[in-house]
Amino acid sequence: MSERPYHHGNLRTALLAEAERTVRERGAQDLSLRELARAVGVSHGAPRRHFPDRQALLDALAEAGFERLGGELRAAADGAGEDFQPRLRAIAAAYVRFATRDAALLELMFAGKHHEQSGALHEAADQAFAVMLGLIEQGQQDGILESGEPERVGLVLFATIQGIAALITGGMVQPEQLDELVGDAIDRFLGGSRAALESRAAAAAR
Amino acid sequence: MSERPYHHGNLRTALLAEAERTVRERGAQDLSLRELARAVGVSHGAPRRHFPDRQALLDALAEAGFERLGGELRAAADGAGEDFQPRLRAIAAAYVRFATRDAALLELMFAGKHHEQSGALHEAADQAFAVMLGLIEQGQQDGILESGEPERVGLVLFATIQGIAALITGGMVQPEQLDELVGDAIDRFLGGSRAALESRAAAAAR
DNA sequence: GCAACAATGTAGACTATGACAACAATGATG
DNA sequence: CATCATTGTTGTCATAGTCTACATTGTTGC
Repeated sequence: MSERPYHHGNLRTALLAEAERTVRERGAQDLSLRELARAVGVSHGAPRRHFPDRQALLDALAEAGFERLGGELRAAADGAGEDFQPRLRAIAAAYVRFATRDAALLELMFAGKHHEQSGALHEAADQAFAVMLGLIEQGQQDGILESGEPERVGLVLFATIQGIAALITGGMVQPEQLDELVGDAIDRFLGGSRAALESRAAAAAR
Repeated sequence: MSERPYHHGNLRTALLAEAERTVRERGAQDLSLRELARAVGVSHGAPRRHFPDRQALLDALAEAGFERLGGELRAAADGAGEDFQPRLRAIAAAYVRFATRDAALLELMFAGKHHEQSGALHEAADQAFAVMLGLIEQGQQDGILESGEPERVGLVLFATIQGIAALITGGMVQPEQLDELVGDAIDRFLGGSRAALESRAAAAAR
């Protein structure tokens, strides 16, 4: 009967894995500590040793989510060569892919940043966004994006990507339109930058 | 002691009002039917007569939210004169204002569209978005936006606005940056449209 | 080795919630 | 005014989160 020893061995990891599964399939609201414990085969009080309360588990989930997101964004960037535009499109696609596949998790990640940062969570989030910021800086150095604080320039782009993901998970757009929409958004973003650059150049030449 | 008669009179309305308050202050997760009943002064079973289950209450809240959102968008549009750009900026500002003031409610409204539409909910949502679509059509007639299905042209704009709201409610941007960010986004949107129009015009002249 | 201690898991209790059913009071209708 | 539908009330049940007391196992210093 493959009796489990008294100590599970890596309960924390097992709980997080099972929790992530549940969140993906049924949302964060349906996540029950007791059900989780049953699924992993421990008593209902065991999770408490690793997560003081339900919120602590959710925070840990969010942190793991940021780490995974950061990894996927980095992988997308690395796999797209050196040029700015392909990198931009690859990263945007990777973000939207994550956001649509793990919509509930992303929601959790955003919600977690709302109340106090647990430090580690904030750290993980920054790591993930560092990829975006690096991309913006490259665009500026290449002269494709106007200069200024990368945060400010990048925020609009990020907001757009995030908004597209929200439209999909909200059911207002069919997933088939995803690529087209992201493409449109990026073209428009670059077009807007080009317009900004040209008007700036025109002013300088005057 | 101002004894309430056996029948409340307008329990449904009272419950919705109190629920909206709670959602705004503490989020939808903290919304408890029993607590709601206590706050309104009825027994814990009473709400069931008006909302079969918790989700039904949430759906009704979402529907009311769409109606209010639609009203605020229309009011913003009407108060901004006839020209396209001021109307665009006014509507965007109104949307972001709603989205930040009632973040939890908006989340509910989006989540509700995920599972089956309750008909009335869908109706209310369409009414709200009709304002956006009308705006896009005006922009196209004025030659400021490229032609095409209003939905497709407007979606990127809507996604951006929605994304900015998400950044704010997610705590990744300070509320003070809101106006600046929305302004940036609109300038960029219009710039992108101008670029699209010009390249189209150039192609036509060739 | 082993005794003390920390870490981890178990079992039971308590309170709150959502959902349901049986019953009571009121309002509407013929 | 008798009947029926509407709307509230009360009690019950299963489940959840949290807390406390206790049991088992791992670790560490002697």
